Amino acid sequence: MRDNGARTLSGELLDWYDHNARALPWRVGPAARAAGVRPDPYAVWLSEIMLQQTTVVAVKPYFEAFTRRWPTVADLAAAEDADVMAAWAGLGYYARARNLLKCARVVAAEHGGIFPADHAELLKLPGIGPYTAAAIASIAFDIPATVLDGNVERVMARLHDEHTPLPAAKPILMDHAARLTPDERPGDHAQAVMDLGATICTPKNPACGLCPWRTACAAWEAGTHRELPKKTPKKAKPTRHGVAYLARRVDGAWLLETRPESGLLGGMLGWPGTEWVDLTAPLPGTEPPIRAEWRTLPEEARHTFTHFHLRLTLRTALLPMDREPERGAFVLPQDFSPADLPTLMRKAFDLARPR
DNA sequence: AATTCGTGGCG
DNA sequence: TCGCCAAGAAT
Repeated sequence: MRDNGARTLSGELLDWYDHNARALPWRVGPAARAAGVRPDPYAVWLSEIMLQQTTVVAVKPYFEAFTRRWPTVADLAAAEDADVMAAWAGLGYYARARNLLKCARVVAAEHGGIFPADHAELLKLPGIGPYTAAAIASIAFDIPATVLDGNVERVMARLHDEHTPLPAAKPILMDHAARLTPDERPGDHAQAVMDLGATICTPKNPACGLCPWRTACAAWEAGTHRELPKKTPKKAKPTRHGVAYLARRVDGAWLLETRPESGLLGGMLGWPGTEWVDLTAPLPGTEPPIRAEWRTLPEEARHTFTHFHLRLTLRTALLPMDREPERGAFVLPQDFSPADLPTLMRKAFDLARPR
């Protein structure tokens, strides 16, 4: 059970949130929520998926575009796969988009288009893990559930001066966070802890002077807040290389292919090319996707993914009309927007397109 | 349990 | 230039 100290802490945080909540497009602020306005579970779900490992600034335009184009989960469930992947292009972690569509179709087909107001049921849905299930349950339905994201981990590590490095510390931090979760206003509480982490208890230069939990903060007392949370060191990123083929037909059509559903950039549009292998290995010898006079660009496309750097050699060709590709398909100019490409492929396009 | 999955901004 | 970081999930 929760003790009086915990209730006081949550109460002080909610008081702070009432005056300092960030205004976000998907959020029902504390005043409106108190007046009885309920969040749209679809908006909460969509925003939470987009916000996974992604900044608020990056998400905003995508959230606006998705909700304008697909106002309800039923609309999204009825969308074409390629349209959703293209709309997600640039946001990264493309498995989220594939699972987003799967989830929308499960909700539409098996739940009557209504998100289940149940933590365990939410957890069964594609793309919804422990954090997102708790976030939807609390924020959309005011079910007491504990969110543990990067913000909450940092806040809890400092509040309790926890020096166990992440990710090993997660169960400990979850325990601390759960003890603070109130029965009243659990949705506002969840958003309040995350706002506190995002605006006050920041990774660098935390604004402790403005923190409603300063007097309770063990790391502040110990002077260790700047070095928390501890993290286990990460591995260095290796560099890989490969070749991509950018073919333009005389009518302006580009030769593109949809990448396999699984793996890096899965389900996204891209330029045909080789595998990407470690820089210490020779360039793989994949046949070009179509017979042509290929020339190699002087500049390679460089891009960094989560766990490796990539140097992509670009080869271009101009093709006549009557030649069939062995891989991919031609996309006519009126059907092609570089904004539909993941960032690496868009970089390659920017280097290879005619000037 | 450890890896695999993007991207852009910032110091 | 480079590592860190952002409302994690799936395998």
